[in-house]
Amino acid sequence: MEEPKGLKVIAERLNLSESTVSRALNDYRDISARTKARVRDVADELGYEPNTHARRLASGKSDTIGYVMPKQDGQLTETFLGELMAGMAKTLSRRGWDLMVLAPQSPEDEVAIFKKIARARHVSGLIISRTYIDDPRFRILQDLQIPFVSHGRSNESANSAWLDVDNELAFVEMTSYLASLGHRRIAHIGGAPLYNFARQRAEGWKRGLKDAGLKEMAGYAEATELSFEGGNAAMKRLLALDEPPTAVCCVSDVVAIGAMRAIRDAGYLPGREISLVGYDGLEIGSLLDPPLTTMSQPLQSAGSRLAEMLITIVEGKSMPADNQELFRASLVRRGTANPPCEGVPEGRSITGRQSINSNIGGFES
Amino acid sequence: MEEPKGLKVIAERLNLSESTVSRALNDYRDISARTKARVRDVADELGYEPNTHARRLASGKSDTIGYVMPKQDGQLTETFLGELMAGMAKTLSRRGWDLMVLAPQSPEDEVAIFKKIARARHVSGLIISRTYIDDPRFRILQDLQIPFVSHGRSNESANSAWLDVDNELAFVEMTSYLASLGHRRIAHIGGAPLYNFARQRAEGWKRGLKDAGLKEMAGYAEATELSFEGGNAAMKRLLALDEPPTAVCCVSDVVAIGAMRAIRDAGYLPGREISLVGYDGLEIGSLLDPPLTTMSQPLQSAGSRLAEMLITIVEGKSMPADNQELFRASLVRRGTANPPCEGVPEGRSITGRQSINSNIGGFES
DNA sequence: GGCTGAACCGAAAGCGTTTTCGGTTGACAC
DNA sequence: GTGTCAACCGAAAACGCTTTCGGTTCAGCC
Repeated sequence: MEEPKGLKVIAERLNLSESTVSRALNDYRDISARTKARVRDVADELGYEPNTHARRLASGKSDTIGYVMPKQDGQLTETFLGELMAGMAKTLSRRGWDLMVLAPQSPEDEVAIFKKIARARHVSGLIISRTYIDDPRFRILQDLQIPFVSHGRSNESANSAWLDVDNELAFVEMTSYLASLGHRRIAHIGGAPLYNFARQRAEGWKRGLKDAGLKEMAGYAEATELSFEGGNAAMKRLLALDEPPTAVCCVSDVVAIGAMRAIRDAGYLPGREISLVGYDGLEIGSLLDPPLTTMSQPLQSAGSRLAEMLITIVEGKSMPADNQELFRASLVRRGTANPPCEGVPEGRSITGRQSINSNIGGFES
Repeated sequence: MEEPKGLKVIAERLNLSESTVSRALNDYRDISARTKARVRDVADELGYEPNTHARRLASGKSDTIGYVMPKQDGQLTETFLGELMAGMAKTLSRRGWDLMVLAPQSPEDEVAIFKKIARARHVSGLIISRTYIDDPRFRILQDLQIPFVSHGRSNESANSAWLDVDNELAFVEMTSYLASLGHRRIAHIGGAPLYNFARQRAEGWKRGLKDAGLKEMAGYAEATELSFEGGNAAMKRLLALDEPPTAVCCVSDVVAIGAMRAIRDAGYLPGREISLVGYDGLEIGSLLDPPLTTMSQPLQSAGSRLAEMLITIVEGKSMPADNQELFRASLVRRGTANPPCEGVPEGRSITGRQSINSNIGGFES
């Protein structure tokens, strides 16, 4: 069954030249409609599929874009990846493009990969994520002339293409929402200011306070690492203040979950004595007790849009700077944000009370 | 700066032929060591990188494998993907191979993708996951002569390559562990028997019971969908039995978390009146209260190994049937599995008692 | 001095497309 | 009848590499 494939067979079958067949299949307009139809029929019948490599070599296009995976921080942010990549892959394949995954081991490795791509050109564009405030990758990619879109902005992204969530707005809304519930002492547990999104979210919180006519109280701006322990520790510090907050805006769901624990351990109930709101919209948040109120961002559509933007740029149909889009996060009301209750804690009087819910733990924490 | 790249320049520079340069770079043995060194020097100096498409066209190899994403069930099982794919991408790139992501929209779409690959051959092997007990993809891929490795076994996988976790053993261990803690009434919340892993886990549980000299009590074998609600509902049914279990083996962490909720809602504390163990080793489980005891499986190394297996198969260095590996899951002791307490619930007498921890919920559940 | 065989290297034929550049028709107008 | 212009299609040159097949050289040997 070694059936020779290729344009040749179908050309011979129709007494046409290979070039005509090729142009017919690619819908050139100097081929008559009748010929096109005949060609297509035979092609279908034979189950013809063009050789990708030959096509790409001849055309000089690769029809492939790469997604640079964020360095594994050992976080569970990977929830992210599945949806995002599915979004990309779907819209890409709809246009006959391929998605390639790049998993650099280190920043140096990442640059090496970029350089290789710049020369081999087997990938015609990149999508990067997890952007820093000062992110060297932007300049590197521009210097190497590799088309790219970033998922997230940066100080360096003024002239490049990006898609981001309006982090600041999200946190303005989050803060306003808490204020509208009656909270007046609203704190923030943020992330390392290295990340651009962390800065944006912190600024959103500040603006939200201002909009609500509230002032930022001393010690209310926490910054911590994006982990359960980080949120836990930060919340402990907040609880130890003379005037602890009655509501907290958390930079991520994971941090919020850590904070919930600290609240519990201090003898309060999240959403009762102290409200809090997370960010990310993780499914898991809804399984908590009480379920975590959060802001969720669209991921599938973001992936899809990122892919679309990159394609138009690669094809030269638009300039990078014309592809800058801000998505909007939306509030998911669940159980941890409520009006402040009467017995608002004042100072540290109650701290340390034993929580009924604490881990009865047999083995480890 | 339109520097013409390619073998040609470096050949001219050395007064060699292109073919010699090519063979030198590819380490053919009919090229003298001295020539090879000279060629490599110039190549480095020029920053030469071979054109991927030309190479692949000429050699007939694609050096690319595809990972077929599981259909999005809207679950948070995506935690999976990030690590698994990172593992694959890393070992692949170490060998100069590429990883392509395929995201079929439907089973039909999946088959269409397979067929296209079979003809275009731009992907020389596939990794599939989420295998069913009777999974048609095995036969289809074999018929199409596409090399592949499955992450998970199936009834059809006897002659194909796979890598799986020993689900049965994991559940034997899980059950034995609970028995060793003193539990005698151990139930199982399983998944739809459509999935191969669900069946294996259920059988592991049964074998574990037998090993411990325990019998399977009526109504103790629950099957449900792999979701929070599924686990919740199943646990409710178990609690409504005349003799509810004192311990439960759950098919997944998500299901276990749902079950925890049901336990709480019934007025008990997970890990006290009723122990339970999940499966997957999700990070998030450690953030719960109490933290979820679970079985975790290695993912990065699985991805890496899957890639290695597929490469040897594609290169014809080994037969599919010789590539079958069983990984082992390991118990992660956290807080939800403890010896049965004295006040073991008997019957439904206490059901419905209001939990102190229940959602104080303002808005939605 | 001729023969043998390594050891090296070059010429050239692909690999399966795309794409440019002409060339051949036939219709239509002048 | 000549010229013009579309409308179609074929020839052939890329694209940049791999790989087969010889061909040359030179040491070593009889």
